[in-house]
Amino acid sequence: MKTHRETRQRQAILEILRGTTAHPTAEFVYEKVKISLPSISKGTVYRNLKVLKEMGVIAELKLDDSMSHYDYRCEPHPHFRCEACDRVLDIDGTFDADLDRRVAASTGLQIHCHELEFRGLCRDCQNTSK
Amino acid sequence: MKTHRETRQRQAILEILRGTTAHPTAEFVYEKVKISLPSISKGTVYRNLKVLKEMGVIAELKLDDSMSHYDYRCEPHPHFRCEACDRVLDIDGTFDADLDRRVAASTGLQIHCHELEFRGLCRDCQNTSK
DNA sequence: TTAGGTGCAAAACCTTTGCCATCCC
DNA sequence: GGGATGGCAAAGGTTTTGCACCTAA
Repeated sequence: MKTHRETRQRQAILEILRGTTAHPTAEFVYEKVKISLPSISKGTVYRNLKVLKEMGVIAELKLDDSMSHYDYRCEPHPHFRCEACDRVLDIDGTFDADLDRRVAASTGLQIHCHELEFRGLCRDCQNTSK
Repeated sequence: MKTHRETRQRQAILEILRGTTAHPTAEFVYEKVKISLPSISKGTVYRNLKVLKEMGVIAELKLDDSMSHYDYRCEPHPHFRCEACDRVLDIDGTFDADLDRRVAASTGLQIHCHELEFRGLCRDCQNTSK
């Protein structure tokens, strides 16, 4: 099995993800990391996001736009995406931990996890558009 | 408002989607449509998928792979993606129509819809891997 | 020492778009 | 006729990759 090293780049990327609940894209992470490591490349950001995801430290979210979003939190939880401003928020308190088991039982599928995404308008955009 | 025409191309694309539950990608639709309309172009497929989606006739699914999948069914319903063979299946009978309203009430967000995706191993792949 | 990581740039990949001819209403 | 659509190919945006050089362990 492959070992993993703690490089400055990897630490900085993880630090960004730890420090925000904004579910940033790779581009956003790249821009932020460049502040402390100006010579970092986009390829390194993508490679590290992939490694961290395989390590289970972060999650990759394929939401309803063209880019992947990344999330430090490991516990599965639903997300909300604003259709006006594209912000991604966490939804707490509605995660149904038993759902996978119930659906597996009724379908015969072997279910590992699930992803739940809500779409609509966040509070700011509700106010702006009216 | 823009009107929509019934071209052979659009009809053929819709026919493919109507005739499968496989949640095909644009590439798959293109290959299938080429059988009856050999000169159709990929751009036309993408443009029509977009129009049909805006008309509400089909749905676009952003699942956990790199391509969009398209689905004829209009009623929202959960999906299952096999992590081994990438097949996408419909999950029936577990759609919670009231969920959007409940989450909206507790968060103050204006919620339009939600998407629920399960991941795991389908029956075929459970057998293959054991 | 050495396998894993980095930077750079090119490539790959999926999707969109500009242009002009064509077709539907 | 005239706006919507099609075909083609080029462009666009995101992500991956090849390669030569580093660096953590």
